[in-house]
Amino acid sequence: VDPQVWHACAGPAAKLPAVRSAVWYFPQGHAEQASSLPDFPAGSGWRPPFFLCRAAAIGFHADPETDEVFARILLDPRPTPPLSLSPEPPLSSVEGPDDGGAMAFAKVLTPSDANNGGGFSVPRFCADSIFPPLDMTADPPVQNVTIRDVHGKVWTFRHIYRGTPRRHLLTTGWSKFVNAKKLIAGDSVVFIKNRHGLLYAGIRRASRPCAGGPQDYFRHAPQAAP
Amino acid sequence: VDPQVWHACAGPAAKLPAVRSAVWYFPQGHAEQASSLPDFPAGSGWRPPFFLCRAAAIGFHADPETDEVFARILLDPRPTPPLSLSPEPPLSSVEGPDDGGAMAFAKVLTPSDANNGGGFSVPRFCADSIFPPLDMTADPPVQNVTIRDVHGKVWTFRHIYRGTPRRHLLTTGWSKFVNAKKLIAGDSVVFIKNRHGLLYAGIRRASRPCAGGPQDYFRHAPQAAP
DNA sequence: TTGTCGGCCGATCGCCGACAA
DNA sequence: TTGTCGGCGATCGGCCGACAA
Repeated sequence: VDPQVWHACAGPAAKLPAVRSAVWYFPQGHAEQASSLPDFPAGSGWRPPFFLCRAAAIGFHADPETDEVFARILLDPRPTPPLSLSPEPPLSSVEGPDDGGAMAFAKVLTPSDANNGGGFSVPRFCADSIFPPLDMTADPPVQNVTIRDVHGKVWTFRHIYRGTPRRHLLTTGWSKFVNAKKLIAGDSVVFIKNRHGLLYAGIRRASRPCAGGPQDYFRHAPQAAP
Repeated sequence: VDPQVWHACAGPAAKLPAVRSAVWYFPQGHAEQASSLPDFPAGSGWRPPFFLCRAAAIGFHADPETDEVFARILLDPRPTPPLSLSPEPPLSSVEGPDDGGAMAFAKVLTPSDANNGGGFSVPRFCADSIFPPLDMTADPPVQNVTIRDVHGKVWTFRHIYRGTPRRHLLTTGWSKFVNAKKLIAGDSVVFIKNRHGLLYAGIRRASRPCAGGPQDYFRHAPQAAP
């Protein structure tokens, strides 16, 4: 997956270590989230709860089923220095030095976007800054836009500017996309225009509450009045 | 899976050894068809190309995805006797000693059964000998029949006797069954009434030609004139 | 007896402007 | 600016008898 598209899908909260930077690896934390763990050489009984490593390489991937993006970080163990309490150097996040006119826009799907009538309300800023411009002399202004998902699969949508008052909509093609990606209200769609003007669409699933997770403790707690 | 239902689905060509009978096991033949092989104890280099075994137990199964039936035979190795050229004793096939009024009927799906309008033409013999009798005084005679698949899941079909000339049809419920089982023209459906009068439906997939299989050698061979 | 066809009716899909937040 | 609603036209699924193999 193209790193620029990957970052747009993952969102601004997802920070990755720079390649060749130093990171701490906590096997316990890894085990709590992952289903598989690397093989540790057997033998010595006690192992320290964390290792100093170097991020040797980062791979950008997307689940072929759900389109969810994830990164695979190859770790290179380093000798652990004597422990000091000095603060860790901050991890610099990877940012492309030059966007070259690339743009991304994310929208949380409303019930109308996800369920009803098969249409998608395009926020004006998204239509203006990402989609190709419409011929506003036509009535109504309409075009087909060609968008790739993270796997490179091409989807085409009918983009129309209509209604009173006027608004941008995606109509034909949208419901097929929603069904294929199993999107529901609350999920997000990310539209990306890369530096060559190519359009991409990524998705960001709403965090489905997970039974037993910490949020369960607060589900029934009183809320502050608005 | 009930052995009687299993045999009706597998068809008369599928013969199984009787439990506790002697069988020859050919690992090479097994390897050519199966993706996994039993673990042989490592060590000795040469092994004979076949073993004498005893069929210790037979399990009747059905693929939860495709409904295709298969048998799992537990083999018990026996000491191989000195090879003689006397013919093997014929393997007796397992047949229930008493059908107790059980019946089975298989039909190859026509294009109309599989594709069009969601209906299934029930051959008269099948309707007469397997389905519950219709009230022929009604106009048209109609009933709902309740049928289980090999996993025990219940399906209901509308069974009607109508048209000119009159014929038996399954209408409502049939297309859902076709879609769920991914049936296409050429596949077979087996209707089974067991000794208690319960109805079952099994499926037998048409043999899809398999690339590289022996039939490829004959695909383009000249055919005899009819 | 039963496979296929065209007709037809009802359900659903999906595009639309109206309207209000 | 944009979320939701009801209307409505097109499409599709599916039940039907006619007819022929």
